[in-house]
Amino acid sequence: MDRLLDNLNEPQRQAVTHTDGAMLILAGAGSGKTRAITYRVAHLIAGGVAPWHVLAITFTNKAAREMASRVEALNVPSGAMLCTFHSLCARLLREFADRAGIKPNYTIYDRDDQVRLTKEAIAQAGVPVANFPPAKVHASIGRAKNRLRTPAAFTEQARTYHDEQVAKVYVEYQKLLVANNALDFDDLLLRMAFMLRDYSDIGQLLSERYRYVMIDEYQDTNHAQYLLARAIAKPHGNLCVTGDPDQSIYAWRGADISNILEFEKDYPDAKVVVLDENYRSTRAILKGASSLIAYNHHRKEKALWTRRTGGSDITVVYCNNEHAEAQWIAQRIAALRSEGLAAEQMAVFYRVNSLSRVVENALRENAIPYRIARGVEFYNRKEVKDVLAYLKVIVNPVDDISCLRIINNPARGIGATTVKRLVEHSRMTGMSILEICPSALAAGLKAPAAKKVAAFADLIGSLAAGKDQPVRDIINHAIDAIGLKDALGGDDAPDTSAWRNVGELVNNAAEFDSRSGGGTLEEYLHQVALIADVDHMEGGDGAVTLMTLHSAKGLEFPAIFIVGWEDGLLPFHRGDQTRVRQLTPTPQDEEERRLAFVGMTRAMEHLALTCARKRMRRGRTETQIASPFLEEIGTEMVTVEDVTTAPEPRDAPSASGGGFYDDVHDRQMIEDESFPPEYEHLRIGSMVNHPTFGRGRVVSRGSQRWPETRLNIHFEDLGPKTIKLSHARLELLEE
DNA sequence: TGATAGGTGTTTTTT
DNA sequence: ACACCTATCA
Repeated sequence: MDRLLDNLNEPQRQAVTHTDGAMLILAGAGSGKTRAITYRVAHLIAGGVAPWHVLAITFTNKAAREMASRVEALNVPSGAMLCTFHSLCARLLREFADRAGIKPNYTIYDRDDQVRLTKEAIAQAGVPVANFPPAKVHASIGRAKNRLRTPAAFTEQARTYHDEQVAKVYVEYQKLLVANNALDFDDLLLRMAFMLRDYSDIGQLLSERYRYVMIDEYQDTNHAQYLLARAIAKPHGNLCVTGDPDQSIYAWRGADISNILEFEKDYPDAKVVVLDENYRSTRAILKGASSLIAYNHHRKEKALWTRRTGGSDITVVYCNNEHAEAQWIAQRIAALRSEGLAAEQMAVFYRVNSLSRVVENALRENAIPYRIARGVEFYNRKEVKDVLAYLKVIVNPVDDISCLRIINNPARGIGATTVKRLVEHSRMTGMSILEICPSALAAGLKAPAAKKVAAFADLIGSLAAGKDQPVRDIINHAIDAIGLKDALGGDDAPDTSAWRNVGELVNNAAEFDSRSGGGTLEEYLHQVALIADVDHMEGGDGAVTLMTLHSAKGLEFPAIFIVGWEDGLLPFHRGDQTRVRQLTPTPQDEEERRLAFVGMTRAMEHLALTCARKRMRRGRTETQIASPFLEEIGTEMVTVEDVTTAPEPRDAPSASGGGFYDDVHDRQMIEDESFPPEYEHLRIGSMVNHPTFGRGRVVSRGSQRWPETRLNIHFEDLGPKTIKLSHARLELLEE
């Protein structure tokens, strides 16, 4: 064990050896955080703590698995509880189901089902669906749940029309969940938090069970998770959290960055360890990223450093349009490959998924293999979800969402009208769909329909009879009984990807059976429901990875390209309303900067940031303003590569400096007569005074003609802002 | 039951 | 530009 400590630097060693009491590990990007926390788990166990007294919570199953395998490699007894917040809650809610006021065989609805249920709730609440898209409403409900607002509390606090409508939906949505004996992701946290609030003995019990609590990515915890951690760790106070406020990029989903920023207030005796030596990136990459993130005001000062020397500059590339941008990247990737870098060592990041298409095309044209890290893959496949729906209904017969999914799937002649009758009857009587099925005649169905419906109920009943068998057997039995093979193409089925996916699901279940040593079907379903598809993402398949900046968190690549460094894309904003609001600094601005920071710090050796002057967005070609972030990266160890072809010059460039397109951009502002005369002398590079924001320098402008003209101005006090020229009363200053 | 035309809304998505 | 939903018809 002592030899283990030799592999750590001084702050890492402190993080590992300080075992009792509260501790905050501020772990910068690439600072060996995972190493520190896995060693810490191993150190605790090697020091005599029973493994089952150690609880380490991560945000993804992948991270939990990785931690497990790295702890295992350190040769200490296994058995530590390494899991996600959600899987911990799912497990505890099964264990303490009666105290939580639920049944242990509850179904966990995935995102799809949650949105579908929201849609249903919108209908039942009589809210105009046209103005309240289910996904959006669901997000609002989710945020409320993260802050532990019950439907009643939310209703009471609703002030605006929008909130009132959402409140109505929330009430119905929650009723539907209860009726279906189902929980959504947020419920897992919320119910657990409520249970701990209401029953102090459970907190006590858990605290005795989990004597050392560790939480990774603490900057991304929401309020419910914060309370959970607090409740479990309260009696003994052994709470070790790790994270990096500079990498908090999920505030929009309810993550509360103040959890980590104010940890020391919550736990005044906390030891704070800062890991700021970076082992990942070259000096140039660190320098640029650090320079950028320093523009954030709400942060803990922390300067990454490295012992490394050498390496190439960050490359900033200006292109004419997105096609040129993609082409440049493809060629650069080809060049790096010929220098010996493998495709899987490279990645392209973008702010929004829509930017991937052009890059894909360019890669394909250049015969460069790539893969896209999609959000959804295996468990979202229709055929997989269908089979799982059968299992869900077997376990939880009142799960109408799943029941309706499969009642005529594979087709068994139960038409839309029949289903509609069943649903109506269910609503009237409060019975579940499956409950109605055996006596459907009484529900007003015609004899032929009633017969088919009853046969469906029989089918489910016969499957349910075997639900204590190994999961693999249950699934195989179900596949046979429902005739899935025929439905997927009969003898041709083995050639279809659908049938192969089903086969994969069976393998998967078999693996669960052996790994869990006789785990129940409901355990299996809960586990499957909490698997996200990033968990499946594996590298090393000889392809360049394409993904959003968000999904890049936690990864690293020797060479990285980040596209779309343009105002409006990175930082992202949409619509004119947000632009107006942008005039005051918002927390979102800082989050966008963190997102750019996260992307940059994924790079080990090569980093290129690209910017297009024109880009097609939503079917329109728009002239783009360079991202203000590009300036914030600084100029040291940055090489600018301008591959734009100069447009025909309109006027002689002015002498003042500071623009992005120094060589190619026409700095003249006036391009038509309607432009107001007071701005006649305004140029890129001009110093101006803004009545609210003070002095600043014009950095770039958008293409739109007056009065839509927008300027990007770097204010001396407030940093970069985009303002609408016709709205601002700018005063032109002499230099 | 399926196919298709029109209307709409377009960030990110660890679970 | 494009995907996705809904309504409508064969």
